[in-house]
Amino acid sequence: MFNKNVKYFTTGEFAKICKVNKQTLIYYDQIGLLSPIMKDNKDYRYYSIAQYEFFSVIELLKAVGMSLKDIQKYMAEKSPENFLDLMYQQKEIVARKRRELEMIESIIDVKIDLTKAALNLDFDSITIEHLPEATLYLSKNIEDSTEEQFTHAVSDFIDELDRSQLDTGYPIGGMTRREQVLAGNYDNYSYLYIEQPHPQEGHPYFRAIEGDFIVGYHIGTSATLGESYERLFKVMREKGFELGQYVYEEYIYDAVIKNREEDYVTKIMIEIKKDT
Amino acid sequence: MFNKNVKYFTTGEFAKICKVNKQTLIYYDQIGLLSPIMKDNKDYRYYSIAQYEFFSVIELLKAVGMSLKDIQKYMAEKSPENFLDLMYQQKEIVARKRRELEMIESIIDVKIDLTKAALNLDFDSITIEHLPEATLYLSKNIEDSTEEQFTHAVSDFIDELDRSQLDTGYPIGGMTRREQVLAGNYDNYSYLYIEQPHPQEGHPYFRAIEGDFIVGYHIGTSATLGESYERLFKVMREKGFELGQYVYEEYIYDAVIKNREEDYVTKIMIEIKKDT
DNA sequence: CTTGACTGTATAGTTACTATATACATTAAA
DNA sequence: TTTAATGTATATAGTAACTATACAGTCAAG
Repeated sequence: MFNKNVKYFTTGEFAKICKVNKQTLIYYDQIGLLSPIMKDNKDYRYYSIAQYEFFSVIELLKAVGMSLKDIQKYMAEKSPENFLDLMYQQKEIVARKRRELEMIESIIDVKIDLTKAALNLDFDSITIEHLPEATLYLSKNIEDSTEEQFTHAVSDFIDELDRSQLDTGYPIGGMTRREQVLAGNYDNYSYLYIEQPHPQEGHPYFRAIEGDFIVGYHIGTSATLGESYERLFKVMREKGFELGQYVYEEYIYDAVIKNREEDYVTKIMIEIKKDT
Repeated sequence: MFNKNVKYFTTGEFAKICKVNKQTLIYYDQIGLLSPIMKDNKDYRYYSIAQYEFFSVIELLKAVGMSLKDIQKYMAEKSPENFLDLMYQQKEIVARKRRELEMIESIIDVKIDLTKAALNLDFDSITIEHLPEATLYLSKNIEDSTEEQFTHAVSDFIDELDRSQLDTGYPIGGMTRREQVLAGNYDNYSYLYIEQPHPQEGHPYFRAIEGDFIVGYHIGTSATLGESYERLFKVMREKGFELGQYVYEEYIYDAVIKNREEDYVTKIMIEIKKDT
């Protein structure tokens, strides 16, 4: 093949075939990665069509994230065996990247769903909803922790989400135990949690009970969170409901979507038992 | 959530949580992408845990290939609607990237198969093989073309492979018509071709006939290709075979795998009819 | 013989860090 | 209390892989 490669391409022509900037080819020549097959007495560069094959492998290796230096290193030690090794390595790397993109895709899907849902919410409403069972991944217990310990637990939790690919795109929430809520300690969370719509094997999960919840929203900083709880409790009392085991709290709008802290929206879900 | 964020992190601590270099956070502060919530009188930076949420969205957007400038632009115009738009855009971009990686994965698989097969070949052997039907994507006809036209056709063909995602990782080959071969014009190809193991809809394909082939290998530059053809023809005559419609020629080892042109290996497949 | 489109080199700019040098601050041990 | 280790800061330079710009030589068409 390509024994008819008598005609040479100038830098500009070859750049067009390769779909890159002319300067890029000059750069590749300078660093010795891909030099033209010929230079004339005026230092004009001439490439052969066979060099395209070479260029396209450079592109492939670049696409999988290899540096030009590493590509050059391989090119210096070409052999069928080395090529095979390289391909096996790259196969793994590409598969990992693909899986990472798949994760990002599903995170984006979750963000889209959550944001679309949020746009249709009336943040003044207080509703009673029946929520289905959900699988939550929990942090270690943080009840009565000091600020120091809380902070540490948060960073541990985030680390774990990263390491075990448990970041689903759902917001990180806080669960507060009934007794703490009754005592007015709304921010004395027992656990941090993140929803897992497709739980993986090999992790200890918490299964949030299905049941009835009073759902309301708090707009503004956490300083005034108590007021929102009071509004919710009032409805609870009116309807004759009793507080269930846990209260769940998570951001609907945070720094990612709103500029001013006063515009942040927190969703509050209070588990209820019907009074008998 | 995160109303307990009283404790602040120093730059080093926050960098550890975010798993980035401390200098990176200082850089983000300098360009105004992510500034600490507080600076003390000694200009020490203090970050709150809530800022991690912010950081992780930056990471997400970076991962899908957005520039820091574009991320900053979005952050300046935050709103649920803009966030939703952004997510829809990124969803497409990520899907495209994922599909690209999938293509690279299958190209790598092909390269692995081809190279493994090549390692077990005896390049001196001449064998008669029954080859199954294969689907080929062909260039336009290039028989009797000038070097100029040939070169143009090659670059057109490559363009088309790129545009229509027909690059399967198989080598580009050349098909030569029976009459040209008999006249000794081994390099007067009629078409360029590339094998398509999983043909797509909507493209005109050539279906190479299944049948018997004399398969041999040529080592060295194309200058001596004629000698290899002669060897093959000799076997053909001895066995009483007749030349079929096309001869196929493709690289087994080229510049990507071998340094010296004399080490290149070309596979020659001669379609045969049994003499009756 | 000029014009316009090409070629070349040399150099500076870009992005998103990363490393280094230097100075000041804090903490833990001697 | 001094000292050493570790932390913070700024300023500056270096990095990869281009990309753009300035300026000069070349070539083919009219």
